[in-house]
Amino acid sequence: MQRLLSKLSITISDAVYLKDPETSDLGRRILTGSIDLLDEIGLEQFTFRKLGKHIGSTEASIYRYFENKHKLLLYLVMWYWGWMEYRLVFTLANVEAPEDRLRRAIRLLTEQVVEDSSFSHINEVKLNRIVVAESLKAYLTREVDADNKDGAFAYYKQIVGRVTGIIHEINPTFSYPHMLVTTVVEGGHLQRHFADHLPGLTDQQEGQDAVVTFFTDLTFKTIR
Amino acid sequence: MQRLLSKLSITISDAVYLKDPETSDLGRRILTGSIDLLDEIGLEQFTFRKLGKHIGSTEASIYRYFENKHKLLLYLVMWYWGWMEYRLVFTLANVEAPEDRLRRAIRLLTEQVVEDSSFSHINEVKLNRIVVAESLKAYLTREVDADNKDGAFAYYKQIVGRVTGIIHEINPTFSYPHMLVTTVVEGGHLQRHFADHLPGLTDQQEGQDAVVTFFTDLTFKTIR
DNA sequence: GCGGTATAGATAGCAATACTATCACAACCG
DNA sequence: CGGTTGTGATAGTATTGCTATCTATACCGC
Repeated sequence: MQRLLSKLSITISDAVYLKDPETSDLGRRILTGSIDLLDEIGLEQFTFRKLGKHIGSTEASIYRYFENKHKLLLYLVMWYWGWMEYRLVFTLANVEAPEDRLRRAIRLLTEQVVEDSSFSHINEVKLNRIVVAESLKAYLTREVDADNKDGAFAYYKQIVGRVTGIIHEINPTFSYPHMLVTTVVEGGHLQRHFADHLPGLTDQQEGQDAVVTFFTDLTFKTIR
Repeated sequence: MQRLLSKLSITISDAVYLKDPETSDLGRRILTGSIDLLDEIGLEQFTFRKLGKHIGSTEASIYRYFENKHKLLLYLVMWYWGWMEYRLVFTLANVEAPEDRLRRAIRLLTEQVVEDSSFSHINEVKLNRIVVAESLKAYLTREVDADNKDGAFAYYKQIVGRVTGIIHEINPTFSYPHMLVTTVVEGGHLQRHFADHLPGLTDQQEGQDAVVTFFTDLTFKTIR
C-alpha cells in the first residue's frame, strides 16, 4: 500500500489556486508549512504573514499561489478527500461482500489517522486533525455555491457516491443513503472534536474506539 | 404556548457579554440588528462597524456590550438553545410514552423554525438560520475550552441531557446516547445546509420533510 | 556565454478590521 | 442642583488582507 500510494497524484481543481503549489519548491513548502501552522494555531489565528515567517518566505510570495486563506483551506481539504478516495479504493479492493465493504468504509472514514504515510510532503496525521477541526468552515460560508461550481467538493462527493453505492447494494430500497453517509462522515469528525473539548457531549469509553463502533452500528441498523 | 413563552426569560452567562444587552434599548437593538445582519451577510462579512451603521449607532458603543463578534455569536447561540429548551419542555408536557416524547423531541430539534413567535425582539426564524449556518463555528475554535468553562454551552448540554434521558427510558442498555443526540442535532443542521447548497449530498423529496423523517427513523432504529 | 523569461525575496503601501481612549452631552436620580 | 450613567462622536493604534514595484537569481534556448 505504501508503495502504491507513493505513486499517487491527487489532482486539485485549478480554480482553488493561482499557481499550482505542487510545481515548485516554494509551493510545496507552503503546503507543508500551512499544515504545520494550521494544526498549531487554528484557522482564525492563521495568516499568510505568519505562514511566510514560518517557512522563511514572504506574504507576497504566498499570495502568488493562493488568493486567500480560504482557498488554501479548500486546497488542503480537497487534497485530503482525494487521498481518502485512494485509501478507500485500496481498502475495498478484493473485498466482495457488501457488508464487509461498508464496514471497512465506515471505519476508514471515522477513525483517526494515526500514521503519516510519509510518501509526500503532506503530513496526513496533522491534515486529518485540520479536517476535523476546520473543514466544516470551508462548507459553511457564503462562497459555497461558487466553490462548489469550481469543483472544490468533487472528491468528497465521489466518496459519498461510492459509499451510497454499497448501501444500495445492501438495501436498494433505503431512501436516504446520501444523508446517512454525510451524517456519518461529519458526525465522526464532530464526535472526535467533542471528545477532546466537550466530553459531556460524547460517550467515550477507555480503550476501544467508541466513534467507529457507534457509527458502524448506527449505519447497519439504519439501512435495515 | 405563545402566552406562556411571552413571559419567559432566558438567562445568558455573563461571561459572554460585557454589559447585559437585555437591560437597555441599545442592547436590544444590537441583538435584533445583529440577527438581521448575520442572516443577511454571514459571520465572515459581519463587523461591528457595519452593525453600528445598521442600527444607527457606533462601533465603540457595541464594544461596550460585547468583546468581539465571536462572543456576540456565542450569546445568540446560547439564547437560541435556551429558547429551544423552553420549547422542548412545552412540547413534552403531558406526553407520557417515552417513544412519543422522543419522536416529538427529534422533530423539534431537526425541523426548520418557520414562525416567529414575536414575543421578543428576537426573530427566531432568522436566528434558526444563523444557528444552522454559523453555530458550529462557535464550537470549532481554539477558545472552546474557555467558552465551555464560561458556561456558553450550558443550555445545549441540558437539552442533550433531557433527550438522552428519554433514550435511557426506552433502552437503558444503549451505550451512546450523547453521541446519538448530538449527531442528530448537528446532522440536522448540516443536512438543511446541504439541501440548500450541495443538494448532491442529500436526498430531498418534494413535499415532505426528509430531514425529520430520516433522523427520526435513524434514532429509533439505532437505539433498538 | 548571452539574452530572455520565470520565480522569489524585499519592501512599501493602502484599505479594512479589530479594537481602545477620550470627550462631550443628555437623561435620570437622589 | 450635582453626580452618575449611557451613548454618540471622534480619533488613534495595531493587525490583517491584499497589491504593486523592484531586484537578484536561476534556468532555458540558442
